[in-house]
Amino acid sequence: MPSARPVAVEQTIAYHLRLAQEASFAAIRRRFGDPDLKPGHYTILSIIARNPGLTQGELSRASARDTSTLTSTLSELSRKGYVQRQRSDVDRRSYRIELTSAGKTHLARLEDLAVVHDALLDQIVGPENKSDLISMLKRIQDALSVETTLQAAQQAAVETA
Amino acid sequence: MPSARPVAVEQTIAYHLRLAQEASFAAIRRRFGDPDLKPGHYTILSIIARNPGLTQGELSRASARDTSTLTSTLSELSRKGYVQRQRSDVDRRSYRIELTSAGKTHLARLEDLAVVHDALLDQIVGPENKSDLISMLKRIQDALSVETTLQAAQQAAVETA
DNA sequence: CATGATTAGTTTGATATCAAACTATAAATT
DNA sequence: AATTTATAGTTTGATATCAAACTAATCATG
Repeated sequence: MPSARPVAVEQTIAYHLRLAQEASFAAIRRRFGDPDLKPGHYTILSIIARNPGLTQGELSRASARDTSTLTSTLSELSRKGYVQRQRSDVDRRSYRIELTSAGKTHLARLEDLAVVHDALLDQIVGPENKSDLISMLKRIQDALSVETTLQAAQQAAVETA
Repeated sequence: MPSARPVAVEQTIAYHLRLAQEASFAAIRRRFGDPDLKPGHYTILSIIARNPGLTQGELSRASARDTSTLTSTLSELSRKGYVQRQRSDVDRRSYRIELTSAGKTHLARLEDLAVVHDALLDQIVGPENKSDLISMLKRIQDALSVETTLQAAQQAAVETA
């Protein structure tokens, strides 16, 4: 099998992806400062704002966060009065999630900070490179998620053999 | 202050950076499979292999992992016989860390798997794009770490005022 | 040399995350 | 209609990580 000589980790995409992401995340955490202003909440609140009434499963897929993570996060946001969850009439296992007006105000605060961070990243990378970068990052996501699907199918085939 | 209208999260570098990194990490975890084969150990063991006798502080900086994280990780690796730590003669607060021969064997197993993952990422991104991508990721790291340094300096200035 | 400041690594506590197992509900099958 | 299978969200437990506080050792200063 692969006896190719590994390149130094510093020459791999995986390593730099990790470091860049951690740097970005650390920077946004610093910028958000206040413990009530959580970066993780920004993505979630912003997705809810643009898709009022979505279910937790839909939110899970859109935010790439597991439903088990969202349970506690949404409980917290609900407790703080930023979101409300109502059982769906169509499917009594589901919630329909909406932002409250306090939630909209809170999101606006997060947005003010996120905009600065996003603009900084855009500037660092250069406007002429941004869409190339995003396109490569998307390719990584898409290809690795296809890989997941193929592996699951192979696993299922093995288990029925 | 910034009242610019925020773009959707799906159009930001930060979001895609997170998703791509999480996809890469999930893929490598799946590929490593065995609980003894931890992706995090690969980076650490590989840095030690190439820098025998380095200190934990040097390892912390090279791997971008906090020393508090390394304490438990190195204890585990030491318990398994993969590394050994010896107090430095030069500075009795420091360890000099080396791979054992069992550690080298273990690293070789990790390398076999990492090589496949790295090759897959290279292929997904395309050989013609790899160095551009790494260069952009490095730019993000460097710029955000300068930002940290500047913020710390400003904070120190504020505190002495 | 004594004292205060800094540093290497450790301990402790908090946080966010996911997988597995679970309960209630819905869909598919018999 | 009854039974089996699948699914939405929840609970539980494990994991990796960092920041703050800490101890012992080292460095800088007077």
